[in-house]
Formats: sequence, C-alpha cells, structure tokens
Amino acid sequence: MSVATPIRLEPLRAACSSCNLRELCLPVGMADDQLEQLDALVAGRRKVARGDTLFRTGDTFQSLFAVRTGFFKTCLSAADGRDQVTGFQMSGELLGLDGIGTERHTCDAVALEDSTVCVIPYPQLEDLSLQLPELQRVFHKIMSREIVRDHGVMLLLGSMRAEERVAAFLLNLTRRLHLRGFSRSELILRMTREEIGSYLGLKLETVSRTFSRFQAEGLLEVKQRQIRILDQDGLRRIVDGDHC
Amino acid sequence: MSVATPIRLEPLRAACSSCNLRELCLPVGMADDQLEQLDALVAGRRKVARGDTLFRTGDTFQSLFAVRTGFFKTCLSAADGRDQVTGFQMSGELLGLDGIGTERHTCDAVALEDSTVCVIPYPQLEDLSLQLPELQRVFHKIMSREIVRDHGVMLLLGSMRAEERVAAFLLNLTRRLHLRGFSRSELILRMTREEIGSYLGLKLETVSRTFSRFQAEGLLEVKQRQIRILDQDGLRRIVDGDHC
DNA sequence: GAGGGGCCTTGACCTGGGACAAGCGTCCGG
DNA sequence: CCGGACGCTTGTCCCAGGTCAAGGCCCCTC
Repeated sequence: MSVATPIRLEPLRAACSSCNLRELCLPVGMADDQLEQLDALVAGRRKVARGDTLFRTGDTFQSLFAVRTGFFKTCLSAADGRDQVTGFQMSGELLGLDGIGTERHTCDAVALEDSTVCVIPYPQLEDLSLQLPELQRVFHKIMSREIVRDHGVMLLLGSMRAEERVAAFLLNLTRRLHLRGFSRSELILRMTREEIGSYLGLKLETVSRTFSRFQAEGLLEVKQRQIRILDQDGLRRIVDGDHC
Repeated sequence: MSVATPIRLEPLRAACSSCNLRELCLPVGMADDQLEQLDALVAGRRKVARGDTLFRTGDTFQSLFAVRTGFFKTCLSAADGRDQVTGFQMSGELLGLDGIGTERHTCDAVALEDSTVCVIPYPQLEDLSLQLPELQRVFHKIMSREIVRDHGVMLLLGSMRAEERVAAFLLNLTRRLHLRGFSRSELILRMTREEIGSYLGLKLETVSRTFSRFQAEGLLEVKQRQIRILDQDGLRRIVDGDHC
C-alpha cells in the first residue's frame, strides 16, 4: 500500500504528426513531410500535477510548451502582492511566449488539473522556422492572435460591467471547449471563483453573485463548478450591452 | 492663398541604416550589412496627419508600420459603440502586429499628431527573416514584448485603483520619452483626458480629478496638456500600493 | 477681436461592486 | 464516520468612481 510509485523518467515521445490536436496547435495547416520535422523538434512531454507550476516569473526561458492535456492558468504577481490571472490555457494552446522578449519568463504558469505538455525548445524552433516558412508563418500568427486576445481582455477589463465580463468569460470558455469536441452547453470550471475574479478584475463574491443572478434569470444552472448554459443567446445579449 | 498644396507622391526613401531610431526600432542590434538588407525591405514612408487613421479594423493587413515621428493611439470598437484604447505608440514602435493572425487589422490606428511612419511590407519581412536569423530573433522579441506589455495593462486594469493607474501611466510615458532623449520630468500629453481614461479604464472626469489631486499633493504640475513631474518617487510609491 | 467649439475642471449626487462577516457544502484524510 | 479545511454563497454596509451638470479655458476661424 505505501510503496512509492516509481517516477516515469523516460521522456514520452511526442509526435505532432499523429497528435489529435494538430489542427489546434502549432502544426496547424502544415504538410505531412513538414510535420515529421516538427516531430523531431518536440523534445518530449512533461507531466505537471495539479497545483504545480510549469515555470515561474524569473525562470530563464528555454522552451515553449504546448498544452496536451489538462488546464493551466498564467498569472502575474506585482511587487506588492497583488495578483493578476492573465489567461487560462487548454489543450493545443501555447505557454511561454512571454519569455522570448527578455529570455526570462514574466509570469507563472500553474496547472489547474493534472496536465501534460509538449516541450518545444525555443532555439530549435527558431532554427527550424528558418527552414520551414510555413512554420514561421504559423508561429507568427499564433503570437499575433495572442496579442489580439490580450486586446480583447483589455476591452473587457476597461469597459465592461461585471455581468458582461462574466457572460463573456463563459461564452469564451465554451467556445474553446466546443472546438475541442466538448459540449457547447455544459462545462466544468477548473478554476476557483477567486481565479475567475482575478482574471476578470472582480472579487470572488461578485463572481459568485453574478452566477447566482444568471441562475435566477434562467440563463444558467450552477452547481459549484458544474455549469450548464441554458440560454446562450441571452448571455450573448448581455455581452453586447443589452442591460438597459 | 487658396492654391491647393500639391500632394507629395514620391515615396520618401527610408534608410534604417542611417535612422536615429535604429536602436529602438526593428533594426535593434543588427550588423551593418544586415541593415542594408533591411533598407531594401522598407517600402517607403507615409505621412499621417493628426486625426487621420493609418489603418482601421477590417482593413486587409499588408504591412507593419514603424512610427518614425509623431504619436499614435490604437483602439478597439466593440459592437455596441464602446471604445477601448489599447495603446499609445511613439517613435520606434511598431504598429499593425494585430493583423498578422487574421490577415485583417483588428483595431484602428489613429495619429494623435502629424506623424510619419516607415512602411514594412509584411510578406517581404517574412521572406527576409528567413534569410537573416537575427532579424527573425528581433522580430519575435518585439512580438513577445508586446504580449508582456499587454499583460501589464491587464494587471493595471484588473487590480489597480484610479490613482495607481494614472501614476503608472505617467511613469510609463516619461520612461519611454526619456529613452528617446526627452526630459524625464516634463512632457506634453498628445491625447485627451478621454483617451487616457479609455486606456486606463476610467472616465475622463476621474482622470482630470486625479491629475488635480496629484497637483494638490505636490507630485505634479498640470497645465492642460503640459505636465511637469515634481516627485517621481512619490508617483512610484503610489503605483506600488502605498496608499494606506 | 468676437464668437464658437473642443477640451478640461469642479461640484453634487448616485450606484455598482468591494469589504467584511457569517454560515454552508463538499471533499479528503485519519 | 468524523473533523477540518477550503471553497462557495449570501447578507449588510460603504465608498471609489461613475453620472450629470455647470462653467471656464484655449485656440481657431471669420
């Protein structure tokens, strides 16, 4: 019973060419022969247990990570202890782009459930993308989309009301989950109310109250972290500023 | 008197190699022979009069733009007319990175004073960066830094109080101006209170009141758009959450 | 230099969401 | 099966910042 489980040391061999995430991840749109070269690039997989960090602020930047299974948050901590969740990442999404500029990571990446990531050594990625124009193009697009996503979060934080923020958050999550084959209407939150609040610039009580209000209005069914969306259009109307 | 001024049609020839912004702009850290190739890349300059837009949401993306002289804002407009300023750009900074991902611009770029930009056709930039690893590296770093900057704005919008936001904004502006050889303590705002407010997630009245309060506390001297910073450390203390 | 239109400031009042506190559910380890 | 910890909900109160309104300043044009 109390025998320690041996730690898996052999790196799990990754293979983009046979990965079911290839349409969502770095390989998107690449030809088969190019995919083989990508396979050689990915250095292996790494498991990250729930609650553990994949990297933290200040760590020297060496690799990007593609989420294979599981769920992450990235968060910034200001000098005075303030904390800001800057994003939630699910399978197929890239972690670590923040580190390229300064060669150090500028945020913490924490697994919100047991997860695995593909490790992509950055120097090799740069080398390979000199050989594969298609890879370079995809990579630039991924970075650009991250910038656009961040601008969307600024819009949310800068000019939306609490209800609108929460509705936008739920719609965004379900959209991304749906792309991955999950239900459009049912989801299990992997993060606490406090983490949602930090991401949305709200206090956890406000998030909780907003969920309760949405439930009372028949938009949602909320049971702890299980959410069922009953009226997607209703949520959409809220996001589009229909609250008057 | 009423003779129409002829429009300058000949594209002003740009030359990164002799540009005094080369340490702040795309050419940062590149060798002389590489700079010559960059010169060939830059398609020319474009003037943008105060109030005019360089590109708008939905325009097809063709080029990046490096601000040469002047000052810009980028802003998002939500469906319901809400507006969010996502950034202010000054000389040496790149505009248009948002367009790479979708091949359309996702925000408007508006000149806040008469400005000139260098036009960098994006397909050529991609081609050239396959030839010049150094260019690729610099470009990736610029994109990554933009992501990090955006995360900083999220922290500001998500967890700072009005005073902290305004103080952080002023410090950020003066830091960037100082890099460009301007005074660390005096600046002229090129944007309205409303634009500052939009960027900081505040109403213009709040920005105005905060300026007045800072002035009353001896931190600043405010005369319309002319600002003189009297106590930089004081501002820094405010940003670091010293308000209790 | 008169008039007008942006833009900015300031005041008075109001409200959305924060702060604080109490209690509940659920899950986990012993 | 119990106890405790953590996360969630809900109530009450309060305040930072929003809203609305009234001038004031500055600059441009005629």
